Amino acid sequence: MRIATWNVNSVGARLPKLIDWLGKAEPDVLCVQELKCAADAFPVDEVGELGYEVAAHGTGRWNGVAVLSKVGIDEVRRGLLDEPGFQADGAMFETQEPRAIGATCGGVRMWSVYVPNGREVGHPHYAYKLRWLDALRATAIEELAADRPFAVLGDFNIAPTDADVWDIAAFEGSTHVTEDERKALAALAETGLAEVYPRALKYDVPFTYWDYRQLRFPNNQGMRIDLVYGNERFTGAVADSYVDREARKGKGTSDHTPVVVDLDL
DNA sequence: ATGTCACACCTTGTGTGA
Repeated sequence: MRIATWNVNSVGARLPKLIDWLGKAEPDVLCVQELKCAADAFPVDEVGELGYEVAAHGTGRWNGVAVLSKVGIDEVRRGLLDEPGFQADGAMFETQEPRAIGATCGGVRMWSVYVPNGREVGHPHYAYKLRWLDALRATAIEELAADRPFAVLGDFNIAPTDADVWDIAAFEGSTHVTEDERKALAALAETGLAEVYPRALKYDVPFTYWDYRQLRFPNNQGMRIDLVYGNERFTGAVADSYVDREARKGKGTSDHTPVVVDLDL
């Protein structure tokens, strides 16, 4: 069974690339992030022609997550347990954002997640990021009560170690590399999850994201922020895992590239 | 060079977010 995760940065803009990649990589399940479309606007017919069913959680312009599966989609859950919302500048209330969807596909329980970016250390969005990760942890604890393969896959917007960014000096004072963010990742793992570390198809570090600007991809100045955490039933079944950097090449790509996990179940 | 994308709209530029 092949499972993958990919932040597509707009499913509308990325549809040709998405269809192309699904045809080439042939994952059984794809966890998608940054749909940037409403759930009912997801191109279900186009991916349906390739044999995929869709469970989507999206509201429009921002965020949005989905699970695409050729092996069934059951027990769909939209949103985390006690998920916090974000209170935008000038807004009276917090608004929940579509950043997490859970589903069971082919006997594997999984969540597709898009962790808040944080914007800047000290920004309200950064506090929101940490609170959101708490809710993810609580959801994982709940899910781990069932004895079955379980994984959280997605764009975590955190580099687990200094080696997971192209130049740690360039990230001084930035989000994605702070102790608090890494502690939140560690707390998630302590619930009973371990990271599946993918192979790089080129270079040393399997980066999953390269900024569109400043020739970051040609210079391989990337970050490893798209991660897979699984319980023992999941990680024990991993036969292979790699980052498909080919999908980042050329024009009209996402700034992220897919992470693929092959399981022997 | 805050150098690129993508989206929405009070839309053919501008603001917002990443």
